[in-house]
Amino acid sequence: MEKLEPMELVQKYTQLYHWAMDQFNNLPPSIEPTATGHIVEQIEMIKKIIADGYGYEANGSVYFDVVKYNDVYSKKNQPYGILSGRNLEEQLDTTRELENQEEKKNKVDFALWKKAPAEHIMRWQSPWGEGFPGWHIECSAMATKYLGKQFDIHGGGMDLQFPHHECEIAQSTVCNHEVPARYWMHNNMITINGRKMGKSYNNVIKLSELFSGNHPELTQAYAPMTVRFFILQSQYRGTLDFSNEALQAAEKALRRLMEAYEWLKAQSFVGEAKAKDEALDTQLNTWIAELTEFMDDDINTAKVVANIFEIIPVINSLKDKHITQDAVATSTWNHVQSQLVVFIESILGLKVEAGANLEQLKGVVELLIEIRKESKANKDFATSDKIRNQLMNMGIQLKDEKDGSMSYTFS
RNA sequence: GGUCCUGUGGCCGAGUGGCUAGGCAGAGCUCUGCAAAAGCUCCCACAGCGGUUCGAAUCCGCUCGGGACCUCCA
Repeated sequence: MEKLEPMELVQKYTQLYHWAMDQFNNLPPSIEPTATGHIVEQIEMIKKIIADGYGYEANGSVYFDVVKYNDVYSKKNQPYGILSGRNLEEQLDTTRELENQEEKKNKVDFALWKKAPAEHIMRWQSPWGEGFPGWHIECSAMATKYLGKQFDIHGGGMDLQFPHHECEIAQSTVCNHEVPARYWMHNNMITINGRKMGKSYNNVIKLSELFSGNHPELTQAYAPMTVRFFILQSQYRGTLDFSNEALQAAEKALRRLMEAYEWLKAQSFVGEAKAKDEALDTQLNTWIAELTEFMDDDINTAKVVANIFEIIPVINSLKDKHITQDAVATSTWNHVQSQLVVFIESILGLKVEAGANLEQLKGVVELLIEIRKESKANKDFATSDKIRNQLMNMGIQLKDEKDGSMSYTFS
């Protein structure tokens, strides 16, 4: 382990986490409470649980009486294990032997407060002596303080469903007399080439390695937005498999999406034109309306992305003049434009990746484009091809547009 | 060992009883000095074996893969 003070360690990984979230264009939360900052609230909660008869002290530690809770709350249709579909009778037989079990009334009971052994660094005073909180009570205490006795959505990884979230439900229900969360959103795990990420498989990839491409499993670097888009292409409750092939596919798809989107966003549609192609007009409105439906369907971002890809060929057809603007009503174009801004930027959280020294680089590319135009005008294709091919090798792709202009993309 | 989840075309990934998901790759065409990009078209899959049903990727059973969890990491 690293030789750092405990809170120094916390600081270090908190900063790393903030960096990663920022890379992914995640909005920062309005509050990020810490367990160590809420010892008092946790102790108060434990006191209430004891007072209500669901907690008991044993040798300086406090445990939650799961069997009693299950007996009482099963009658209210809220048995212990309701989230993960487990029943307590099976648990009682299969739980493996662990140390200090003899302090508990039942093996399934979990700790609310633990007596600190002499060597334990983190320790606080409590009515039960020096110790530290059990591992589930912090979430219940902080959620109650900042979100109230009952709140709408509780998130977390699938791996936390049992026992962590089950214990939270039990504690909070006893303490607050209300079920804490109305909805639970458990996101599933990510696998690498079909295998879970784990030290034993030697396939752990850090985000910094993913973004730099500096890892044996990776054939190239992947931009944060590529990874974000890749994740959005699946529904969050399913497992997601990382592979170079899959990430490269996502990278290309995202580029196509963002190019069409950026073009559309820059257009201004005016006039009172009625749709010449009513079928297309209706279809566009349907696709846009469905975006909201799909988000309402348990955040089905995969379907949202699929619908956006239905719209992209229409945008590109307008761009390349395969269709004319009056094929669709002006109001529809404006609706598509404004809704895509909302869904792509605000809801999916996608943004154009900005490179360093972009302005200078753009200037250079503009200059080369000018030279290339001149050489093309002189039928000097050797020079024009040289410019295009050399730029391509550097990852800058030139495209001849229909109207004679040239555009470019960085990859 | 137990509980739960899962197995979709070359790759990723939606979809829970009948209707084209979508992306990437691949093939053809259009456009184009060439190329790329873009547009159009094609590629009709649901682990295997039984069963239910007029009809199943979707429901049930079994088999074989993959995964998560099984109380003091949170």
